[in-house]
Amino acid sequence: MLALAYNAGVRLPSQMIAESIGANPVTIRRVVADLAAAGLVDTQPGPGGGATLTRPASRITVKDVHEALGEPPFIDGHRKEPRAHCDVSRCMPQVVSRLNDAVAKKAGPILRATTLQALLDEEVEA
Amino acid sequence: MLALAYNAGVRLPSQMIAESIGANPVTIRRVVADLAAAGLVDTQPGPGGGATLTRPASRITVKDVHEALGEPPFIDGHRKEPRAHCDVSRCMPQVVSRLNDAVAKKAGPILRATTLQALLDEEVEA
DNA sequence: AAAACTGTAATGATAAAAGCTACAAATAGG
DNA sequence: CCTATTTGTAGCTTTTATCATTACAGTTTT
Repeated sequence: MLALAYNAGVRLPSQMIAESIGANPVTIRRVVADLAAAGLVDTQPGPGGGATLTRPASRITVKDVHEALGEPPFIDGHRKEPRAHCDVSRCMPQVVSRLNDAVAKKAGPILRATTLQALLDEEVEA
Repeated sequence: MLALAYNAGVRLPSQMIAESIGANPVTIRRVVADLAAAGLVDTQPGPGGGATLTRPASRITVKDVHEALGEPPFIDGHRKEPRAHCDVSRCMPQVVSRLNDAVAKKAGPILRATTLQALLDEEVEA
């Protein structure tokens, strides 16, 4: 997203993004597809095609991106199934979930207040 | 830690913790060793040995545990080395680090206000 | 002295993430 | 209309991180 913000107005093909960040074009397309489904980017096939932001970087927040990617947790436990016979183990998913919700609630305003443009201005080129 | 809090006053061997949560005793010992190094638990070898909290669960916070485990990040980027020739890619570690710091700053008070005892009371047995 | 622990190292297994190959569908431009 | 470019997606392989396993020296209790 910062790459797209940096190159506002230009359609970037997955190939170009992939090269500049050292990833695979398919991986890029997979992520971009999620972002497009959330309405943050617009993609177009064919020559001169690629991805571009649907609105200015000053009106896209990190929260928008976080949501578009399915809100991955800030805190997570181990993946194993809890053991039903253990009172503590059995409740761990709820404990972790509650903690994550609490953190997410506090993090939300920060992520919502941070725009891609702000990140570009503060961190890139500076 | 919740298992130890639940069994306050009793020394739990790694074998017992491992069985009840479906993990390996060695994995438990590794984590417990970190917690012991941070002064949160006390371990003892030999028969009747094991781990126990060094102070009441009401005076151990989730923040204590988070710190003991090396403050794993709330937000992290991909592991690849940034590409030096790309302005955006090059700055990604800083961008991610800043975001994480901001979230950590807001999450800190919550984690500090949440004691193991509170988690036991609210989530376990309820 | 024997048994029950911890701590830690070395190695093996497993699962999640990312990469790779391939191809149908869309689009632009000659 | 034909070719080249690009997305979207499926299927498979490779890589990487995590956890499990085995092994053993050191400590403590009985």
